Amino acid sequence: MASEGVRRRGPKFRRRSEARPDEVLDAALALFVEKGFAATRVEDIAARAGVSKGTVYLYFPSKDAVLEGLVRRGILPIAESAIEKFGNLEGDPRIILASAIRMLGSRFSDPEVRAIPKVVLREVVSFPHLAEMYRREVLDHVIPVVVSLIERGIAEGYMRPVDPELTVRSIVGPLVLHVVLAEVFGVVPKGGVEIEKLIDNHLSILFDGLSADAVKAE
Amino acid sequence: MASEGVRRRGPKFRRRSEARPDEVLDAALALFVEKGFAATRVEDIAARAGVSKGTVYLYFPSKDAVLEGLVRRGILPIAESAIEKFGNLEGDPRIILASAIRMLGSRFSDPEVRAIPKVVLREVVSFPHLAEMYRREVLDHVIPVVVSLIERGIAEGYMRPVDPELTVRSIVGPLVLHVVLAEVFGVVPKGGVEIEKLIDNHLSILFDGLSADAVKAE
Amino acid sequence: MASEGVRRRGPKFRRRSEARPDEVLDAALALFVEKGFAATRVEDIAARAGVSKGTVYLYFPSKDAVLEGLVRRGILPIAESAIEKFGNLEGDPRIILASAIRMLGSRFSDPEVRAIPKVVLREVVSFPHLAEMYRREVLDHVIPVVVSLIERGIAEGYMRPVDPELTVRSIVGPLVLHVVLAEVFGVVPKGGVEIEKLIDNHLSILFDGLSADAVKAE
Amino acid sequence: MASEGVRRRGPKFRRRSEARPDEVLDAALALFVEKGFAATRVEDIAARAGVSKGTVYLYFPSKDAVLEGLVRRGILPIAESAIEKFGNLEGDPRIILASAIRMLGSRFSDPEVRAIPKVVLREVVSFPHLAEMYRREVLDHVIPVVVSLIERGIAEGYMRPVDPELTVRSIVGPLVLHVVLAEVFGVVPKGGVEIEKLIDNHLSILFDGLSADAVKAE
DNA sequence: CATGAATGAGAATTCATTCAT
DNA sequence: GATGAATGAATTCTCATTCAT
Repeated sequence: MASEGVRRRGPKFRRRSEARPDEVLDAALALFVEKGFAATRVEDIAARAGVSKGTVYLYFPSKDAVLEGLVRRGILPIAESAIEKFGNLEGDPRIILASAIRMLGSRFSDPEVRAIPKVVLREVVSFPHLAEMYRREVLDHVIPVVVSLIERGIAEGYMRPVDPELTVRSIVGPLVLHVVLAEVFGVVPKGGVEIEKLIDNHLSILFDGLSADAVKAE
Repeated sequence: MASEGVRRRGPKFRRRSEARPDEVLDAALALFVEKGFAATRVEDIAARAGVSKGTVYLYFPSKDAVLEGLVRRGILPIAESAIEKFGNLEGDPRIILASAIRMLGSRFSDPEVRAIPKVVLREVVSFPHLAEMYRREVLDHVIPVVVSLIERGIAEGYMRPVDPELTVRSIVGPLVLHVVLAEVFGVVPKGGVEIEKLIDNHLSILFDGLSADAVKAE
Repeated sequence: MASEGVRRRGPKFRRRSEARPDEVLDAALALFVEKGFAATRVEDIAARAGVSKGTVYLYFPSKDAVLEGLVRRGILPIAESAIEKFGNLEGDPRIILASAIRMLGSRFSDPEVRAIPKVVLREVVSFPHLAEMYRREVLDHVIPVVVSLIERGIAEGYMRPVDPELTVRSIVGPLVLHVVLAEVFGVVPKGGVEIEKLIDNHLSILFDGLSADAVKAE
Repeated sequence: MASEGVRRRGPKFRRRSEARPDEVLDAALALFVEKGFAATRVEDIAARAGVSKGTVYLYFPSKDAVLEGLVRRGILPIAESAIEKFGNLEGDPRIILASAIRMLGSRFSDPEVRAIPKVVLREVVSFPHLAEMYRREVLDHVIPVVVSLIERGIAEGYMRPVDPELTVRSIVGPLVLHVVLAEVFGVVPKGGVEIEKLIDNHLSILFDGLSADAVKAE
């Protein structure tokens, strides 16, 4: 525009790739996160994806289907990646757990990653099967891995005999709340939102407890 | 138009008027929790409240205002109750904390109590001021109380020197996640959802840590 | 209000007179002129009249009836007053006409007097019988008086042989347009809206014509 | 809600799209004249234009905008046509004036032409900016032309020294009143509504006055 | 394949009118 | 007589979906 009349060589006429449906999903995700499903018009999605309304319907039979496709696409990589990574490691499970938590934290720092659970959380009332899908595809895979890690920790004497399933809540809950407080309510600690500090503090309490050693000795 | 046709409308039955707004809010809360704000029609609210559509508008200028009124009404009692109860107690802050957590747990067991935060959480994208209101009226009052309890715990040697603000997440997070998993995703531990077990497990870890004593001694 | 605590003696507790319906009509007229019939709510009328909505319906069976009553009330005095005044005078009819025009002008200066025709003009599409009523009760009485005045003027040699009925338009039209331009479109002559100047100019043209005498002699 | 029930809607028939807004405006104008703005439903407009409700909103953001578009469209051609035609002619301004009045009369005979000012006149209370627009675009262009014509007439000795601005009312007022009486109140002279007769009578009085020559000589 | 004009069910909101108190 | 809470028909406006081009 600025250099009118001058044409640079190169792939100037890159034809839109075959990634159309993905572009639609990207646009939809951004909008659903920003305004919610109900307040997002199909036309908005189309505009943001750079296509026409009709094109959205070319790839998705309905607006609902866009949401569903979105969640489906966002779910797949998860069950695969993290689980295999931490599922079969040997050694002190607390090290593994800490490492996993740190990874979870860093992934949660990416708004793109938070997007899907956020949308699911919001729209679950209107689309119960989304939650079910999310649970089936993500939670049902991830939680057992953590549970068995704890079980091994207890069995091998690294951990006290806690309830493994309930302990999962103690492990992940603080992270979730931290993000919710910051994102939804704007509650930010004096030190800032950087999740690393939270995780340090969390791990310290998680493993060693809040009580002072002196008191603990009592 | 005006001169043609005769309109014949009016009240069918009358009732007291004092509790009317509250009845509307009750109906709205139930429906917002059940179906979400967007999917709830004003007529639904009216029907559930046993009044007509027009009556809803007699007390609330818009559907949005119903939601706002709902949150406002649900928020008021909170800041008052819990805080005074635990804000000024003396003695081991861990005892107080444990007691407060148990109280919070029992209150969270009541779906009526969970209703407001649930709705706020869901509709916050469309109504950011609701979140701000909730933060201002609830969180900004409750969190400092917990923070200062922890500060005192540290100062008086009951607790290790943790970051008090971040520790709030470690204290409440597990409860929140427990409820979210159960309610939203239907993830229920083998032992059931009763929150008491969760709290026992949580408190044990919170105060004494996950690590086995033997390992801790290392 | 300013002299709180001090009560002046006198008819302090004047009970509302039996003029209720008139107060309602006054309120309605003011509002209909200001916002139009459709945009005026019965509640507005009631509020302005200092009564409740129900009371309006105590005196008028419907909102339409208020408008009708308004026009009816405003019409009655007209047919009586002006007509008898100018209908039977003797002498140069031009003097009488000029005098009548000046009176009409001064009456038109009063917004209260303009109010009824203004409302009728506006609402005539929705309430054709109002226009008919106005014509029957006002125009059909007033126009013939003017017509016969002109007829006498022609017969007695005061006026040229014009069409009396059409000439009524030439007599009153300029006044009407002057008011419409000023009120509706805000078109005001440099000299201001005072109707006296307009009437002077109008009468001069009406009786003596626009053409210069020299040209007329041609 | 969204996930339950299948909605199956869409176009039934297609037509060219260029003239669509004009068709809507035509329909709206007819209905606004016939029943008034308030009593005309958007659906009526759509039906009369042979399109669906939604199509009206495709071209106009609101019902108000239809009215505004209507007036805007109706106003444009006016300022152009008549003015250039009579603004620069030389010779006896009375001839020009008479010619202009006759043209105005013949245009006013067309109900289509009367339609816009009629609607503006009626709805001006609810939409003051319409009147302003009409004044700015029509009256502020037309009136000065007439005024300067009169000024020239006076300067060149064709007319008596009247107030040009006020005289505009004397020139146009009779026509306006004639139309209002006929259209609004059904007051029709014995000879019928044909405006030619009125104009003949009007011009005769306008230029030569109502007074008989004998009397004038006095 | 893409487009976007057209459709029309649906939902929020208004307000004239009624009638128990 | 007065009141004003309650009603619900009517209307504007939105937007998911279709389909001729």
